[in-house]
Amino acid sequence: MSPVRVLLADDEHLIRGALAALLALEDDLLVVAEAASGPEALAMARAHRPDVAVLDLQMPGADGVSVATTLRAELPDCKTMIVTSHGRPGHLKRALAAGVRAFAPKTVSAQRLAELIRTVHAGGRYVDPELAADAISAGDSPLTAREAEVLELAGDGAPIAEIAERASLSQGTVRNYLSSAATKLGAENRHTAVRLARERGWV
Amino acid sequence: MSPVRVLLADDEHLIRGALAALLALEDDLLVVAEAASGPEALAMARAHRPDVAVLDLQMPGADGVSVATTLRAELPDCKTMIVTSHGRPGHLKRALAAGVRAFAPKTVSAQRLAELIRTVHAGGRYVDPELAADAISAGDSPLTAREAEVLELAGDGAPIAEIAERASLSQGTVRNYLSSAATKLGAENRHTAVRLARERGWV
DNA sequence: CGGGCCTCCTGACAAATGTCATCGCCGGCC
DNA sequence: GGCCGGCGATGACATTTGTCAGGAGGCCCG
Repeated sequence: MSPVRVLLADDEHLIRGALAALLALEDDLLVVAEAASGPEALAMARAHRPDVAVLDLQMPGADGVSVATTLRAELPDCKTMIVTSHGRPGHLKRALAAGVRAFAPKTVSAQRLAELIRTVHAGGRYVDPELAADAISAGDSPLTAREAEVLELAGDGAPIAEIAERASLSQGTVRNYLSSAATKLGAENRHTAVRLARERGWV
Repeated sequence: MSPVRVLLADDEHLIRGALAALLALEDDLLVVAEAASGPEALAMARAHRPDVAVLDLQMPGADGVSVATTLRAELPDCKTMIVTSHGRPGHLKRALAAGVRAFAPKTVSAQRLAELIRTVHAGGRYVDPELAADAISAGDSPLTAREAEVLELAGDGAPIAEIAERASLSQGTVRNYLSSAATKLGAENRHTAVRLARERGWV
């Protein structure tokens, strides 16, 4: 039986290299390509057509989920899985919506990762139980589309005037949206609201 | 010649395990202990007295720099080095002040890391050139001690009243410090000031 | 068709925040 | 000693922000 062809994408060379070395010890897995950024991962995938793509969530250029989305469209036979250090509930949801087959934190062992690659290649799915529990307890975003949009623009601490301009909205409207968003999130001001929404992965 | 005894501290099991496996290939290096958190790293260091401690910057409990500080006091013979994913200029400065012998991003290869461990063990020092350049161009923090402290408390978007209480200061004083800090950083409000200070590693 | 929800807006008011001037106290430095 | 800078505070003021009420239009669904 031919080995599972794996693409490894992570911007941290140390991890990527170490991982490649460890996976090489498994004789049914073959790392055919490595990438250090989102665009590079896409290029590598197109060139090598791996069976499974292991993607880091945070990479320069394009994050793991958007890479997975593109991959799903271009190479439907290539299964994707996400490995991340900071697992936010909302990311998990986005990832699953993008057709990702597995979602695991970097706290898993290499042994476990190898098993996951096999599982995914065999058509299975996997979601870290703890992350799944978080996602369920966090529930769906209570924010409307505009609320989330405005909250995102408020992300870097910009004043209302700037947010209004960038969203092409009136300042009053922006304040209303921010206020209702903060109320829904139980925050006392928009800045903590942004933080909470980020933690839950809703922005 | 006896091998270099290494302590590995990183909260991501995947990386720690992979790293341990790779370093095990070097016959002059011996990983004698692993830790997944700051306190655990300290305990392991006390128990195993390694020659070199490789510390991740962000860990639960206590970050790499504070672990290094304690280690320097308790085990002066144990050389420390920091490996991190997000290298901020200020972190580098703090680390060097804490007696850290080497500071490298996780984008280095395992091979390079092994060399660094040897260098550090031999009494040498190393700082990633790019990080060093950033640190130099970022310059010193223009903030006074209190300004930095108050700015840090403002980090999670707390209202002035809460900051004042936690810093045991008057609300007016807090507002003055935040105002001057924001002015020095060229920010239009404290939230962007916090962001800027974080980017430069001044908080 | 009516009700409910989202999207925008306006206006008004209260609270939080940013800014400035000013003060006293202390410590270091020329 | 005089000067400067940091620390801590107060008070006053303008601005920004949060909150509330309400209105117009649109869309979907029973």
